Amino acid sequence: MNVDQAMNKLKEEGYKHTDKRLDMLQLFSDESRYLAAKDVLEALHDKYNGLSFDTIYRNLSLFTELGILEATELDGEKKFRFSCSTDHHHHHLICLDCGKTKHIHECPMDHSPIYSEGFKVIGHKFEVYGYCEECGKLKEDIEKAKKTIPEN
Amino acid sequence: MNVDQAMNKLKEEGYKHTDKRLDMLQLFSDESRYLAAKDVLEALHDKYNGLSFDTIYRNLSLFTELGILEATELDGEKKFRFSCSTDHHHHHLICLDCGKTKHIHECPMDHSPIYSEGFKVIGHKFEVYGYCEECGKLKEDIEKAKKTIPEN
DNA sequence: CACTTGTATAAGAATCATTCCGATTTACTT
DNA sequence: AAGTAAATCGGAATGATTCTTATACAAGTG
Repeated sequence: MNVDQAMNKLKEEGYKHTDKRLDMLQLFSDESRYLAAKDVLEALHDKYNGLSFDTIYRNLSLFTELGILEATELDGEKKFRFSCSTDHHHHHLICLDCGKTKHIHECPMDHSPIYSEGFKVIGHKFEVYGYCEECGKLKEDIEKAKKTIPEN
Repeated sequence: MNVDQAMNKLKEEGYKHTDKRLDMLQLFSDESRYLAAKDVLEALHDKYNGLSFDTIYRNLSLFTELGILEATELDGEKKFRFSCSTDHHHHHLICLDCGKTKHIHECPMDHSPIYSEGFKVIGHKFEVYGYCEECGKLKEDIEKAKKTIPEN
């Protein structure tokens, strides 16, 4: 799935083409990490001066309904990323600092089918949290700096 | 872990015994399912007329810090349940209606250790969602009723 | 190209969960 | 019983998200 395909999908489903939608999708395509509504606002703020949260939230949920974005909830915030590919189920390692992700191709539901008497399963969530290479290094540097200047 | 052990833990750590804390823990012990702050307020409202959300939230996070409760985030709400047992790592099937849970003894991190170059893993979440037997039946009944009276 | 119609957007109010704050009350120590 | 720090109350503040109403715009039609 790329930006053009996503815009086509919108058209197919009877939604209109707008520059804001295009730019939102372009942003998610470029970043390929989890972004919150406020990140989107920040990124598009310069180009669209009066861009409203309502527009962002409305489009984020529209894109998610259409399978263009995938959503998760992290730290009390809804976050979204470009859908990796519609054809294969997968999970993510997620960087808690920057939202960057890496694929996990295995799904826990595959090797040990979850079953419990009377319980009707309709979905699951498997996410691994941590820090990506860059953010991890940044953290180490901060620790070092703290040791050098322990007080204040 | 039971209510008495939890109250002892509080005392050990230098926190005071209060009736509200006791009753909150008793509630979680009785219910053994995920509850949100407002559920706690509702349950204790009759006994403590002016019970404030601040008290509930403060104690919920205290209990969670001490490992007495475990927390998750579902549908934009923080939810808490009595910690099943401190001695073995586990996951849950969670009923999306009533918050009731069942154990999953297997952990996806066990059979396929997640590793990705440069990514520092610090935690994970694996939850299976669905409907418990009671809530599932309730849903079916509602569906049946809708078919019987399709309009209105 | 101008017109029409319904969708998209802006701006700000409203809502919901959660946290903060100052004043008061309570549990525990001596 | 008095002193002290912790716990609670009540309400205000915050932050994310949704709703509402009026206006702007995209896209199909003549």
